[in-house]
Amino acid sequence: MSKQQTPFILVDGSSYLFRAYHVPQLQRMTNSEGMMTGAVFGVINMLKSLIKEYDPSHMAVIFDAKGKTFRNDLYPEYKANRPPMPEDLRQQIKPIHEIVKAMGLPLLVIEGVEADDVIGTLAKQACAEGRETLISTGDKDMAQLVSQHVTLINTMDKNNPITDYDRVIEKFGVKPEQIIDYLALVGDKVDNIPGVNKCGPKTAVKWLNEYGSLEGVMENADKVGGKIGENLREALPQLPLSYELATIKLDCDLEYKPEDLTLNEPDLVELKELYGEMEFRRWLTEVLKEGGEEISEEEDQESAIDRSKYETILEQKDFDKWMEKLGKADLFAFDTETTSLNYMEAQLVGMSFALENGEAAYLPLAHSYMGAPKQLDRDEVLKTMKPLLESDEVKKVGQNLKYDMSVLARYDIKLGGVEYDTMLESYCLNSVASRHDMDSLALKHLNHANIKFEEIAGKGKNQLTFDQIELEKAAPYAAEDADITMKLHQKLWDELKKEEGPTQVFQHIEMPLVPILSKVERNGVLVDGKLLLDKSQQFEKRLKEIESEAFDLAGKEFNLGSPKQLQAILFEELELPVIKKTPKGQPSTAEEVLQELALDYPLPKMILEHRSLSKLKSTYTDKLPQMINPETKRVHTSYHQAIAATGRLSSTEPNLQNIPIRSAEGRSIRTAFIASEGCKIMAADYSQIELRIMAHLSQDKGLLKAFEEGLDVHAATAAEVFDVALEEVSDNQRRDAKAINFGLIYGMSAFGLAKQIGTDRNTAQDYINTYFARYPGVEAYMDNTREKAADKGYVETLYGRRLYLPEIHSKNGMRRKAAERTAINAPMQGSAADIIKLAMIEVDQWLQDQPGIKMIMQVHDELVFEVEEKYLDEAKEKVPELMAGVAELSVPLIAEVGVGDNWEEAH
DNA sequence: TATGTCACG
DNA sequence: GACGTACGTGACATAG
Repeated sequence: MSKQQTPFILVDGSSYLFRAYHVPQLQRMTNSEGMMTGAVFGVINMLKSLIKEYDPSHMAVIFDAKGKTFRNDLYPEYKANRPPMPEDLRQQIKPIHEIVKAMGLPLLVIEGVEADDVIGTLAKQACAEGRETLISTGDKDMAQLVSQHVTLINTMDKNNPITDYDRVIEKFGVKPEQIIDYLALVGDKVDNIPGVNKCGPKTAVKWLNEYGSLEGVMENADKVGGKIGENLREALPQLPLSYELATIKLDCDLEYKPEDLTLNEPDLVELKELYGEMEFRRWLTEVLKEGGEEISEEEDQESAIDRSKYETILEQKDFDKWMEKLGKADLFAFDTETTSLNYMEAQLVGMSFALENGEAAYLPLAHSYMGAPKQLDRDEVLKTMKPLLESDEVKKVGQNLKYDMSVLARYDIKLGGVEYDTMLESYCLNSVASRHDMDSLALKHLNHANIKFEEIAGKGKNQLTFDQIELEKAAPYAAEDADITMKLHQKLWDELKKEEGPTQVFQHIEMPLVPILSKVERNGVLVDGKLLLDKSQQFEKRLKEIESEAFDLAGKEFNLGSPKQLQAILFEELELPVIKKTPKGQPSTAEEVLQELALDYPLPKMILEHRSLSKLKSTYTDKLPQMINPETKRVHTSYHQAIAATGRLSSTEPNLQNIPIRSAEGRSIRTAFIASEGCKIMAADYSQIELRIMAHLSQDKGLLKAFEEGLDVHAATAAEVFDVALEEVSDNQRRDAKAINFGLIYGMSAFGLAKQIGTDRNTAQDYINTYFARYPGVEAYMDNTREKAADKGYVETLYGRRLYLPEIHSKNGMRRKAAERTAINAPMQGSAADIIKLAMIEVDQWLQDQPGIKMIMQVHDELVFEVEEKYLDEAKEKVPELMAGVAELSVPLIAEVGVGDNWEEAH
């Protein structure tokens, strides 16, 4: 007997297919082969949530079949206006069907009728058996099926998902029994069902309420006056056809009865395959977890991760054996386990190794939970391993080896032979793929869900540190990490070495940079915490003053830091004009808006000052002092090498790449970045590096000449665009020309330029036109770049770093335009990133013999050093020389250097 | 966790 | 004709 408490669910798959296809967020979903997967995701996601909510015993998922239906025989024009199904939607149908089947759900695709008819028939049968039926659909025509026992649910309608009998009346104004009459009168443009001309929902409801049914309306047609009455009378002959077309068939000849439509056990192996193809990572993980054993039996033996082979090294003889193996290996995978993700605090707990033949082992050194087995002595082990770990001959591969290098450095081991890093292999292959962490890579490339740290350590504030984790759990986790790293490397390197440019970038830029970044991070920056905290107090005082003034103006107290409350005050209470809206449609309170309002009203100006001060306080003067390492008294950032799509570094905890400089108040924060006793801060930055790269890439004669002659390039641009002599360029003209130059680097639009320089877009367009007329080489270069991007699907930097542009062929004009701007920007921003990375490598080489000079920061086009005073002269000469010498461009590459007691002075 | 805002190159 | 638009990041506060 069937369970009566759960409803019989009929899912209108075709309706969801189209709706999911048109959801903007799903439209950007593709797998790495470029196949669109958004509709698959949308439909399956809907099914999953439906099952989760109702836990049905009986259910079916129904799709339209290909080909004509009986309605086409009734009326050849039926659905004749429908454009053919887009190819990228058609492709997604088969995977959906397969996933539905693999999920164990009955799938019905019946030829000659539509999905609606199958649903109607099954609903009627179920009804007759007294079953509660739930039809999941986004199609309003289904309202005709609603009764006391049949309800509609539209999971994509967040506000009103359920349509029951009363809701039909509320929504349509007529009863479910009248829906067909209603549809016949209104007609349907999309399905090409004729109705009464000019009769919309309002009129149809009015007539049906007056005359009860279509029949009633037709009988009383001559009573309806006006043009609409004429239309009705004109439509009379065809209304019965419309009625028939709009009627969902309730007597299809089906093989199945409702009670046959039971759910089967999901086929996890099949689901794994399908989710893998679609690259639905979360669901793939779920499936792998659910069916671990079942699936691993099916796994291809070669690529399978076999945890049973892992060894745990507790005895000296095992250690000796592994030392021999590692010493003989050309390459081994290596990973450290520690007590913290923070490289300055981490204590070494163990190490794991893996060989190319698949052998892997965990060497625990400092597990200290109750009952932990005796482990080899950490110091002894490190002493023995030091030559091996430092050897350049024995190559290592790791995942984010910078971290392991930093940890080992604190045990006086300088990891050598750092040859491959899987994170960077993945990044060089495709920097656009959002994540390069091991979990994602293992899933993507090995189809393997590795043991997650949270699974063995727990999460939240009770999370264990690695030394507290039992060896039984820690060893497979750790050994697996090394094993996976090796297998990932084998796969990724195989792919990477096929591509010359990315391989060059990997070998000559990214890998050599790893030890340097580790060193720069560990060097750290000396920060005067007291100076910052004093500033915090000054800021606090001023903030209080501003607040009380603002409360007076607003007439009440409110939180100046809350955009939402501010919105209410400005645009509701004070009724200031709304200038711009946020993406969600709220009136924006962004800086540019307040700037404009500040011209006419006092409050916005105060808000602006408040915002900028509280930003400075919370982000910099309050937080930076807390980031000072108590041991070194310095701030140690983390540079991330595999985040920015263009090849730049990024910096976190704290971000040292966005320390204020543009405003005087903000800039003063840099005075807290100081040098230790007897040292100075030296900052060296590339002058106009991106514009110089543009000159080089475009080979534009005018631009090359301007740089060749050492002109002020913004002034030179102004002279050309505004047609004045170089000496006559005004400050304003130079400022606008500078905006134009930046705009070029960003893939400028007239709109963007106009906004930037505060003019209208026609004027901005004139400037752009003039610029391109004066610098035709630049325009040609921009066009070429766009073309090349469209042709190859990627753009590249001077050194062969690639940036893929999956949206360059997007049918959505805005996305495509955005991809084109990225295409313009990426070669310049990315080449500049390559150049400064090369410079770091050169400078570091020189610094090997210069213990008095330390590299302490990188800020995209600037390198910062802490230099003992006696080496200052040497550093001032050599560093800019090395920086300028890394690239041979068609224009001079220039690095400028400044020195001071703090970072502010050094500029 | 998402959103809005703002700090930098 | 309307739409919505400069490129790349990270951190913070607020609010759900």
